[in-house]
Amino acid sequence: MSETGYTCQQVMHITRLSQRQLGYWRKTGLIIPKQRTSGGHARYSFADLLILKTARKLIDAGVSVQRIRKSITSLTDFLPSCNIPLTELSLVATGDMILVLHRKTAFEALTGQEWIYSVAELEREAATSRGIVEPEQKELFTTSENTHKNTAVNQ
Amino acid sequence: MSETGYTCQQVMHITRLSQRQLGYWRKTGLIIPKQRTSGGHARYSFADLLILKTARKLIDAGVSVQRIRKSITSLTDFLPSCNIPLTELSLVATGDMILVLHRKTAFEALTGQEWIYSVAELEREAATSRGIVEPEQKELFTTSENTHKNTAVNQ
DNA sequence: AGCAGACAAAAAATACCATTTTTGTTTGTT
DNA sequence: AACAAACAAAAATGGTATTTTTTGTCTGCT
Repeated sequence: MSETGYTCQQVMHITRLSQRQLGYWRKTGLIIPKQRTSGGHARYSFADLLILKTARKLIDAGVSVQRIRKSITSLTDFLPSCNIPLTELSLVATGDMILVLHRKTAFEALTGQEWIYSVAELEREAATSRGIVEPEQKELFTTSENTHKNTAVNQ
Repeated sequence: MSETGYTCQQVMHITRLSQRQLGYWRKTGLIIPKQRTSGGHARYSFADLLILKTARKLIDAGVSVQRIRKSITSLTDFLPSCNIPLTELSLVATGDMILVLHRKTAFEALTGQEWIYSVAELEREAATSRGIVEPEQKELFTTSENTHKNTAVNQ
């Protein structure tokens, strides 16, 4: 015996996903455990469990299963050969989207569109684009008066 | 003379925004320069320039002006008294939303909804939820067979 | 226990239309 | 040069109806 892998019940308990969900996801190809018992019953690996727990978290954050689906397929395109350690990745999700943060960049899981914008960076950019520098405020969108002026304009 | 601030033309050149846009945004209250020449002409401050450059970047990322509007108003609500240094903030935007990253958290500029999820954290969590630990792969969503096994206990 | 099938309810995505917002262009004024 | 006003085109939004996806529940099978 000593079948490796998690049984359906265990996975259900750990992830709080229903049997129906696991079954449907298997059937529709979202997560298909590679291992099977001799009787043809599913055995989920630890990696599968990670995926399922991730999916659970995303669902809790309001992401629909369809979005998760699309994100999975496009992520496997963008990050094909695993040279990005899991520990360096962060997911940020709201109902509308899933972002993958890696070091100083971010890209949307679905489209792969990348867009990170550091305000500090902008500040330098704007300062250098003209000789004129007028270190006034450092607010984001407000132009009110509240000054904790930094000595220099940048860095 | 020595009027401080940027003229319309300068701003147009720096931000690649049209005169029509600047005018409309003034009229509708998106960005209203406080300074004026004696003739009543607008003079944009450096802070205004930062805002405009930010807006430009957001537009380039596919964010609509209406979203930018709403984000501005709600951000000034969430971050009222500037105790968050500008250099610690990052904006991440795609067409659908604007996220504000601050340290280890992220929240949507519009709703303020917060949601950050570190995959590394998940890994620990999943590992401890059962005694069984089976460090297999460190992929995100793939379960393919590839490489760099850690001190394996497995197969 | 684990699976599959069938039915219906709930949730999500899609398509379409009406309305509003934004922008370009032109004209004229200071 | 900067601005305002006016018209039209383009973009974005909101709302509703339609379709698809997902899930729960039930039944039966191994």
